[in-house]
Amino acid sequence: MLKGRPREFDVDAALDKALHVFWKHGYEGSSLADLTEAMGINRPSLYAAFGNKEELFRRALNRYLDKGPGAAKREALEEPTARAAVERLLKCVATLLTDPCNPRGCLSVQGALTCGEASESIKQELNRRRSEGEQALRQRLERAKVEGDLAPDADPAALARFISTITQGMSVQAAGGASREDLFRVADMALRAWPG
Amino acid sequence: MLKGRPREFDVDAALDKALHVFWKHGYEGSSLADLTEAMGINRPSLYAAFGNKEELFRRALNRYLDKGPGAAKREALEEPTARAAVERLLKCVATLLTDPCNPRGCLSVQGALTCGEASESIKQELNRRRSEGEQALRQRLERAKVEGDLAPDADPAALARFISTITQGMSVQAAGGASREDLFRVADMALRAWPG
DNA sequence: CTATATCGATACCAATCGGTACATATATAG
DNA sequence: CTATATATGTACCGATTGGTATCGATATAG
Repeated sequence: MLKGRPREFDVDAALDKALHVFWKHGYEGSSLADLTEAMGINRPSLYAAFGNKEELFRRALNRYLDKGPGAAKREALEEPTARAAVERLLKCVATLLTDPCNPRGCLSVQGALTCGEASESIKQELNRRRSEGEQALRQRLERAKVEGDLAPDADPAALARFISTITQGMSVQAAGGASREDLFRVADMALRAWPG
Repeated sequence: MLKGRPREFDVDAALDKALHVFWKHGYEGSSLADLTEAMGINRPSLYAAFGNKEELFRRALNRYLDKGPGAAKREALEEPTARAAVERLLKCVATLLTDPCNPRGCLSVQGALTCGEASESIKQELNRRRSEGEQALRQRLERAKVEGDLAPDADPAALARFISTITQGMSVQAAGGASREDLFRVADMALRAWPG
């Protein structure tokens, strides 16, 4: 057993609360006052448990990617064919982006698309994470090419970039108020561009 | 002639400087210190000429939409056919988003996708402006349907939303470092979804 | 000339920003 | 019990935020 006074709040629950704040208002748009209020803890507890605002954001982002929308997107890629994987990915993203339980849009897109100089490293981390998602999709498409369920003349990198562009655009659309049905139609139109 | 001491700076030139700052760092990410330094004027002059930060942003946004990228996008829609208009629009956007003279990305997408409560009205204004752009495209497609150069079973609203989603996704891609050629390939793939 | 009106520079405002010092409370280890 | 270690709450820090009061300088109107 650990020594000292035990903390009185649940770290993961508090992290989920922080995630929702960052998700809705972005990194710079979320103040320490907003965060501590939503998390139900006071400032020194936050700093003791999470280090600082930047580390808190990174931990919230990891949670978002590991157990939240990120996990659902990875699962989509496990469909047996590339076409099915992409279709499920697009439908999945459309659904997640318009989940009434969550803020509209995607944290890794809206978290810090622009920011002041002080938050540049957060912006770059989000760029990196989005790029990683795109590369995972590219690899799935390359595998599909080897397995023969993607046309031999298809360009996995270009296709992955195209699909990523769609999902990122959907995030902007969702933030602007687009409905789930709107985004489903966008997904359908995107699939018409499928090679072969 | 006007009474009083004449101002020593050019309003439009200062507005362009402010536009670049907002374009690069977004509304909240741009501080008054950043703005006055870039504009080469001091704070009271800025307030005398533009009112406050919010009005300055709106004027910069108007300039962006009237005489900057917004104008180029409107021109694209004047092509004789819907297909040509959309093709030119996508190429135009890809070019604008990666113009080495300008910040990467689109002001109306990146200006305030997320923000604190204080900037909510700016966020809503940007949502409205993006929606206006989408409606202009929809109307162009409806006209095309009447003129017979768009398939009768095509859905102008859905198509306009799809194209807007692409251009907004491109903005995110550009902010993440995508090259002009990358975005051209995205435009090409999007056009494969063209109806008919 | 004087009167008026606006500009620009300094210096300042209250509020908020992210982050902490410190004292107190509460647990375990011995 | 005492000693130790950690958590919590208050109250605070310097820096920065958007926004102004004030004053001297510079123009036109008469």
